[in-house]
Amino acid sequence: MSDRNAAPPRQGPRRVALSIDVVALAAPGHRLMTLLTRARDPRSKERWELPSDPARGEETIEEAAARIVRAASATPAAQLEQVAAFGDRRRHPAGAEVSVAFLALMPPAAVQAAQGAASGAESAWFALEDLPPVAPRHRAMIDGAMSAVRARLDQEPIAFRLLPPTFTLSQLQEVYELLVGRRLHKASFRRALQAAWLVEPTDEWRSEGRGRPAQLFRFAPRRRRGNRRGVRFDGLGNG
Amino acid sequence: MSDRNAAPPRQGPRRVALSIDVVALAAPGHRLMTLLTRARDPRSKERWELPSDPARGEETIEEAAARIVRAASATPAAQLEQVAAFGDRRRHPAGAEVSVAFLALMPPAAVQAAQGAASGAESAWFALEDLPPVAPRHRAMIDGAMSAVRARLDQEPIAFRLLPPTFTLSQLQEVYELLVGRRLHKASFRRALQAAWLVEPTDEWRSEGRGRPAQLFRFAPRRRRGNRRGVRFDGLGNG
DNA sequence: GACATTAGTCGCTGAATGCGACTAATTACG
DNA sequence: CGTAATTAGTCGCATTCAGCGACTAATGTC
Repeated sequence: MSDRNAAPPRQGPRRVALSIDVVALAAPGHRLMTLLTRARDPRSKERWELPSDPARGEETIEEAAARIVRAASATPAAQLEQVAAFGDRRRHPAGAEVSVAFLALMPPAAVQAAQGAASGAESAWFALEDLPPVAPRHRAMIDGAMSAVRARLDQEPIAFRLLPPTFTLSQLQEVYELLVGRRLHKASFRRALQAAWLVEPTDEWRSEGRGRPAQLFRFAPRRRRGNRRGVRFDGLGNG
Repeated sequence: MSDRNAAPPRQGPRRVALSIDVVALAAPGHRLMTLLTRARDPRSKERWELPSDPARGEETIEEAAARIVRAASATPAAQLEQVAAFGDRRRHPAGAEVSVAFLALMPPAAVQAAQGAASGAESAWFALEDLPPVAPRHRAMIDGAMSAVRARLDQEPIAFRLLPPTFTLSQLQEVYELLVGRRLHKASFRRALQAAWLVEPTDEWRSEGRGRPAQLFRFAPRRRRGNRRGVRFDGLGNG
C-alpha cells in the first residue's frame, strides 16, 4: 500500500490521523464485559479508554486490531469483526480524526487470565453496565459494537466465540440472553438451535453442584442442503 | 505499542492516506445501476472508478460522502449509509492506504438527469451486472455495499429511497426483487408490507399502457404499538 | 426420603408463511 | 364489437413456525 513519496503526478489522498480501536467483548460470569486500558495521556479527561493504536506501515487494519488485542490481553481474540469507521467530531482520546472500531470476541478464559494479574495492571475488564467514563467517540463505539452484535447475532456464530470449546445449552442460552438483552424461552431456544444445525452433542456430562447434570455440546455448523437458517427469535418471553 | 520515538507525551496517531469512496445505487429501469467517474490518474490501469475524495479538514466523513455524491451527480443522495472501512492491501486507484466506503441511495431521477448529459461526461451510470473493470478495492466496496443492502433491507427503508415519492406496489416489489436477487410472490409480498405498516395509499391511479391501472402509494411508516416488524420473506417463490 | 434445583422434552394453540387460484380493469387486435 | 392478452389486486387453504405451559429426569440438600 505504497507510500510513494517520490516525485511525479499525484501523491495520494490527504493524510489523516487515524486510529484503530477495539471493543473486546467477553461473557465470563453472568454479565458482559469489555476491556479498557489506562489512559496513556496524563492530561486526558477520562482515566480509561478502549485499546487503541494507529495501524503500522504494512499492516492491514484488521491485523492492527489483532495486534492491539494481543497487546492488551494475554488471550488472542476468537474472532474479529469490523464495526464501523467513526469520523465525526466526537472526541477521541488520542486525537484521531478518523477511527475504525473493531469488535473482538473473547473466550471467557481471557477474563480469568486477567483476574490473576496485579490490580495495578495497564488493562482491566469492566462490566458493560458499569463502565467508567470514556471519551465520547469510545462511548459511541461501544454502543455501535453492541448494536452490531445484536444485528448479526442470528447470522453469524457470535455467541459461540464467547464460550469455551465445549459448553452446556444453558450456558449458550445465557450468552444469547445477555446479547439480546432479554430472557428467552428454554424450549423455543432449543428448537431454534436444532433447526439451525449449529451444535452437536459430545458424550460428556457436567454436574455443576445441584441439579441434573447437563450434556456438553460443541459448535459444529452444518450446511444442510443449502437451508441457511439462522437462530431466530421474535418475542420469546421468560423461561 | 505506538511509535513513541519522539520526546514528549503524544502527538496523536500516525497520519495515513485516507479516502472516502461512494457506491451510488439506483434502480431506474429493471436493473440496478451505479455511478462511476473517469479515472483521474492517466496512468491508472482501469478507466473508471468510484467517486472518491479525501475528507477535508473540518468535515465529517459522512459530510464528505455527501459532497462527493453532489460532485458526481446532479441529484443529491436520498440516503447515505456507511458500508465499512477498507484497509487491506487491495489496490485503490488514488493509492489510499485506508478507505471508508459509503452507500448512497439515489432516486431514479438521478439517472435520467445524467442521461441528458453529453456522453463524454466525467461520470456515468453503469448496470451492476455489466460494470467496466475497476480497481480491486473498489470491486470489494461494491460487493460489500450490496451485501450491506441485503442485510439491512428488512430493517431499514432502503427500497423506498430508490423510488420516486409516489409509486405502485408492483414497482416497489420489483425494487425488492432486484435487491434480494430473486422473484417474490405477489400476495405474500403485499401481506408482509401491510403487516409492516410502511406504505399508505394515495387517491391517484396510474394506467401504464396495457393492464389494469395501479394505485399509487407513498412511504409513510407508522410506529404501531411498538411492533417493529420488518418486511420478512424467507423463501418466496416466483410470482 | 421429601424437597429444591437444574436439565431436557412434549404437545397444544395461534400466528405467520408459501402458494395457487381467483376477480378486476384496462389495452391490443381481429 | 368481442375476445384475448396483460397487469393489478385479493382470497383462502395447507403447512410451518413461534410462544408457552406443563411435564419428566437426575442430581444435591436437609
